[in-house]
Amino acid sequence: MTTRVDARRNRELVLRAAAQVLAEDGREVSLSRIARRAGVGAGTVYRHFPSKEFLVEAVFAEQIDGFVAAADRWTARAAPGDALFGFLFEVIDKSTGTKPVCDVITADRGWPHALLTAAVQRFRDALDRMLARAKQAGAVRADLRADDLAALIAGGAALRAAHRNRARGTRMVRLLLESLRTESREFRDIERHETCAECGTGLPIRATGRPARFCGPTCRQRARRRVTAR
Amino acid sequence: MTTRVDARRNRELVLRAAAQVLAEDGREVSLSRIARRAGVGAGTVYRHFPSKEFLVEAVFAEQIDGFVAAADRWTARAAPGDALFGFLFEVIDKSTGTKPVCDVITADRGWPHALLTAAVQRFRDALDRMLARAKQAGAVRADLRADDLAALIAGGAALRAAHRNRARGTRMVRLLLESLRTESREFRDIERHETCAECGTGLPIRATGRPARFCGPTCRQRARRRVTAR
Amino acid sequence: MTTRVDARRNRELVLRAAAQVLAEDGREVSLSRIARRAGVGAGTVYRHFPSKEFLVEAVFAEQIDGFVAAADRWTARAAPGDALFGFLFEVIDKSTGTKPVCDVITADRGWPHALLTAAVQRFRDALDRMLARAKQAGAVRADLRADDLAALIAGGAALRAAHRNRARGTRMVRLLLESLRTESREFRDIERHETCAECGTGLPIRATGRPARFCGPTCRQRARRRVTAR
Amino acid sequence: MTTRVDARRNRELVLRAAAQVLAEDGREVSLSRIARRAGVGAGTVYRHFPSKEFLVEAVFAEQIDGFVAAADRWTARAAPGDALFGFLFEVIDKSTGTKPVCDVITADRGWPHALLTAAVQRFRDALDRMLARAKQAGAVRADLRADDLAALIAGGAALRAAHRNRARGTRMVRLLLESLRTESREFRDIERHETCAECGTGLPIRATGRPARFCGPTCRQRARRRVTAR
DNA sequence: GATGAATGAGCATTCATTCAT
DNA sequence: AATGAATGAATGCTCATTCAT
Repeated sequence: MTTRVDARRNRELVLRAAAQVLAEDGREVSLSRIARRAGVGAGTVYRHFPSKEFLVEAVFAEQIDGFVAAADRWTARAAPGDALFGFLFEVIDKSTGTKPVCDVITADRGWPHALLTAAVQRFRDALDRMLARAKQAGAVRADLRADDLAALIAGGAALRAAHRNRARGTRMVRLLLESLRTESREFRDIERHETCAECGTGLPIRATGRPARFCGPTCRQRARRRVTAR
Repeated sequence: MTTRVDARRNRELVLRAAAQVLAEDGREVSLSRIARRAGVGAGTVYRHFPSKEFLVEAVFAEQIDGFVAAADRWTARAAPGDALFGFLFEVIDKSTGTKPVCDVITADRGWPHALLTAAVQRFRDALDRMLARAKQAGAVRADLRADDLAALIAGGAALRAAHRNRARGTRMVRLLLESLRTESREFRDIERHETCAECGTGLPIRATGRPARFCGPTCRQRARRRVTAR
Repeated sequence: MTTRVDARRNRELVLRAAAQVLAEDGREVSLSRIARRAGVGAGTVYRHFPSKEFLVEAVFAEQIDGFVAAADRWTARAAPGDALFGFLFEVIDKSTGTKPVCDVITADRGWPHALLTAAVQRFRDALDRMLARAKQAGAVRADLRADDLAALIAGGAALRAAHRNRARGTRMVRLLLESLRTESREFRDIERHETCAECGTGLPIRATGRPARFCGPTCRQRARRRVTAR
Repeated sequence: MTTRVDARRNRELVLRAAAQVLAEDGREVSLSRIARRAGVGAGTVYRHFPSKEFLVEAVFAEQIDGFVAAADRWTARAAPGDALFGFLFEVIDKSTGTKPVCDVITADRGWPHALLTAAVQRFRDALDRMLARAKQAGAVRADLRADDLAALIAGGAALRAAHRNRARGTRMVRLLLESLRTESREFRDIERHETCAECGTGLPIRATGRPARFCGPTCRQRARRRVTAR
């Protein structure tokens, strides 16, 4: 757009600084913090981005386009299954510093400026393509959908960010990804403990039979009385 | 502490309202919104909680204690493995509305007020106990640690919150939990695609042998020259 | 609305201060100047008025309602013609300190908040009634309309504000008002001086005949040539 | 001053643009809007005018000199009375787009830069000369002064700007000018309505006698008592 | 003890002015 | 000489906290 070198450089500086500060402090950062970090005045930020919203969207859009590029790279150079797993692992494992954007890619809500909405769409498309190929190759469970994966990325990034020990965080992510494979096991449902609907005491769990609703005849009777009284 | 009934009741009202509003709008809510929701004046909030920070910590501490109670309930009434899985699933699946606290339980950082730090410690202890019993019973992988689980809760809650489709979100959570089981499979590592360290072109991937670092002798030589030049 | 005395008093203080400052410095005053003048904090202003716009409209609306009250007072106690003239003179002559509002009553543009629009309408209605009565009594020119009078007020206020000598300003206003009377004389039109349409030199003015368009045959010919050349 | 043609041309461009934008949006326009309208950079504006104030003054000074030129033109070509009336009408009626300057010519306050003060002085002198000649010819009231006329111009311009209907605005201006003529009638003063100085009720108006200050003996007595009590 | 009004520091944004290109 | 990018003070507005009622 502009030929002036210092202007282009400043734009980059601001984008970098915003990305850093967003990663560190979340989306509620003050613009002046970004400006200070970038080493420029507040006005300069506004010369390059019409509002804080635009800046944030620009940062996110750039990061998302980075994801899309990674997806294409993996697709180009690995077998369908490996590509999908490799991509997911890369995005999640590198997500320190990009956690906010991992929430963005799953959000329903329309963004005020077209910039980000378009980028999110590009990302979803890339994910769709990778997933379709991986399914066709039989590398992942057939019941997965693109939005499962998007949510998985958000969840994985949160896990990664939450784990006190970085290395073990990575390990957990690996474990989770494994559950997407074709052979992965379905969750064996746990019997839910209900409490007595009348007095609240916990109910013993039995493997068979209809689950009890009351802890005994007394409570059952009492509940019944209340119903018929109406 | 106080004998006046209305005072105690107001304290409860404020806590309830704060929990609701925090769940709805995240941690950046204004205090007056909380006060309005509770149906009291701003001053009343300050009578019961010395600052907004204290209030937020009180809300979180109460929710964490709710988790601890759930852990004890499961421990009391189910087999070690079922108890752990049941508990994790319950916490994560019900986490809509408690997502912020799921991040709290993993955070390293000391909280300004002892209140929350203590609650987090109680939670970690409960988790430790459940995990130890489950391991002894052979129900979960032996290499898991309590902070893996804490991180998993945070990640699971994020996934749950991120999934556009609530029911499928639950399904994903189930799938993930399964990967904690003893028989769960180790992640088959994906060969990372590196690009030529000198010129950046993508490198072909081979199943065997040491992964190449350069795309050919030319680049290897050039890189070497730069090193020796120093 | 509120029972607290200090709150009501502060609201009044802010309104007074805003009116003063608006009168002194026009509509571009900063809100903090108003707050300082009122002796309150900026936040207090915002407690009473949701935005600067609302405050400004409230000030104007109050002043306009003062005008309406004056109109009613005059109508109640004087003959139709006297009422109209007395009212106009009072509004214009007292307009030092209310000049901005005199522009408001003539503005077409809708105000963002209903408050002011409604007040302006009330004022126009009052003006309509007075004018109708005065016309019926034969006290003013029959060709006057309410918006002539509104504009006259704005103009009169400007004159009043512009005159270096206050007393003589009043005198001018009196003179102007006189021109609204039934017997007032129509303006004898002044022949407009045109300049030569070709070379721009001034043209002599003659009482009779068609006004000349060119200063002489040379210019007329030159202009003609340009037309036919096309 | 400078020999470069483009520099002179730019100066003109800026002046034109500033005049336009000032007319459209009033004196609070941003300098960058002026620069954009002129098709030059902000720096260029500052090359030609040391500050925004200087630019604004230059615009006004130029417009005022335009008025002076018009005055001279009328003086040269019309009878004294016609010249004055024609001039006033021309200035006021064309004032759409020069309203701000009409306020300038009446302002007492010294301008920061000599430029404008001098132009205003030239204008006042021209006005003085026209008025003297018109008085001598018996065409206008003898009690008029130059600053009456200056204020009249400001007021007329405001009226012109305020009237919703342009054509009728012009009509009103004509009517007003008529009141300057020798034969124009003095304003018949309207008895001012006072309210009872004690209780505030309105007082009946009588054509003769000293205006009453109280509504009756009761109030008069009460007021008197308060005075003597001190 | 409860209320909600007052406070003022902090934030996003604009704009006159300067200065590197 | 022209450009337009950078600056930072100022503005409208919000909100955690205090305090008079």
